[in-house]
Amino acid sequence: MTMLERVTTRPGGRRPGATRTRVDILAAAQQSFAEHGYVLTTIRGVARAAGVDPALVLQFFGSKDGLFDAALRDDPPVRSLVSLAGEGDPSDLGARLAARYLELWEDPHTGPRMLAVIRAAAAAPSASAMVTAFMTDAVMLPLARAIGADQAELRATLTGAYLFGVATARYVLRVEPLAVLDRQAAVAYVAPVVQHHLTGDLTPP
Amino acid sequence: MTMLERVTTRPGGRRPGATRTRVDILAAAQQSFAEHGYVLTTIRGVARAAGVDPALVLQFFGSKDGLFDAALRDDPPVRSLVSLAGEGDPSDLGARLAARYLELWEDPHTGPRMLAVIRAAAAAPSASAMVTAFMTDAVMLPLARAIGADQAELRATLTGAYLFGVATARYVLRVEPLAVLDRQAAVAYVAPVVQHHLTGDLTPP
DNA sequence: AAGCATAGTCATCGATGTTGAATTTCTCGG
DNA sequence: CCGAGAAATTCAACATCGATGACTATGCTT
Repeated sequence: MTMLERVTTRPGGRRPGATRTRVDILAAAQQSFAEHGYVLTTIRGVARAAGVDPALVLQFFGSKDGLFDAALRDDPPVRSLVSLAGEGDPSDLGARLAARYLELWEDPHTGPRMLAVIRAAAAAPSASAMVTAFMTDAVMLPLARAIGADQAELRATLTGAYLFGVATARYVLRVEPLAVLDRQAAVAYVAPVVQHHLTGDLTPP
Repeated sequence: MTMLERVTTRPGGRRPGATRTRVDILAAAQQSFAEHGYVLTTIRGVARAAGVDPALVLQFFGSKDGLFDAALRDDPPVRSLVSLAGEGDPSDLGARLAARYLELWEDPHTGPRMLAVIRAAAAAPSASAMVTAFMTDAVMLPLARAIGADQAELRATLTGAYLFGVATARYVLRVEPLAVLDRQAAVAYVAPVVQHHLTGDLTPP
């Protein structure tokens, strides 16, 4: 009743060999957050998908919010937008930024991750921090600074707020007719407003 | 062990006299949703504040989402914006709409309720329906129709998306410097863009 | 007075995020 | 090479949550 049974039962303890569980957990979390959103994603479900005990997820990442942060923090897709500032004329940055931003939303790889962040913004502090970072330091502020705009901080937050609103209406709430426009048309409507926020006269007469 | 004890114990049953519990529950829910948001609001907490058993809340409203809907559905503050269309020249509707909208957000009575709706939009279906209704049938579409604009549906959703984005950045995420602007200045920045969406050329050369 | 709808409570269920103790394996200094 | 501490891993349990079903008491209608 002692020694022989020890071989079949596995009551805890470190697994032998190389350890890959942390990466597995992060991959499972990334997929679940993107597919089901923050609220419907459960730590137990992520643990099951990764073949691991739920407590291990929390030992690694501290909390559900910490797991979300670790899964979606590094390499956020929108950061690639920053390079747009140096690739063309500032006078049509609005069009290029709008086009590339909507492309990211419709890309099957990056879109779901951005959706996850916005849907989690109400419940997960780290998600709301990511949205804030998009409107300031991480994306919009570098962009506004790169084209040498005055009032760069204000222009950055206004542009970010506008893009955030459009994306929420079109991709999260799917409000018609904005949601059923093809992308070219949507870009045509959005681009002039982005351009105005970046380089236009913010308070015309 | 039977008849005399019946007097002291209260194992269920309708309360004698007039009934006010339904209103009490709604008031408690309204306050809790506005103060703590959707996720932190608990049915048990609302029941406790209303002096009632938690099961009664669900008997009345079916689910937590149903409770949210019943608490914030009727008389949404933003509906008062519709009347702005008939009160002045369409050429400065952007300024009047922007001013009144931000006023609603900063009003201590209506502001918290609007905050509750936006913060719940990710988790409560009825809340996301309210935001959608704001961008379409309930508010923005009647406004666009009242001034006889072409492409009223598209102008409505674009304007709604913009106002939603600005409000989220300024009042929910509190992104600086947009959040620390005084209201007059914020209106001055927002109004031209609202006007453009309502009456301007949507796709200039 | 009878009967049905309404108001109200209780006990309970399954699921969730989180914690603490216990067990096994790895790593590294002597 | 070995012994100790660090890291990985599991289990059991807790408190809380939304939700359900059975049960009881009051009001309303006829």
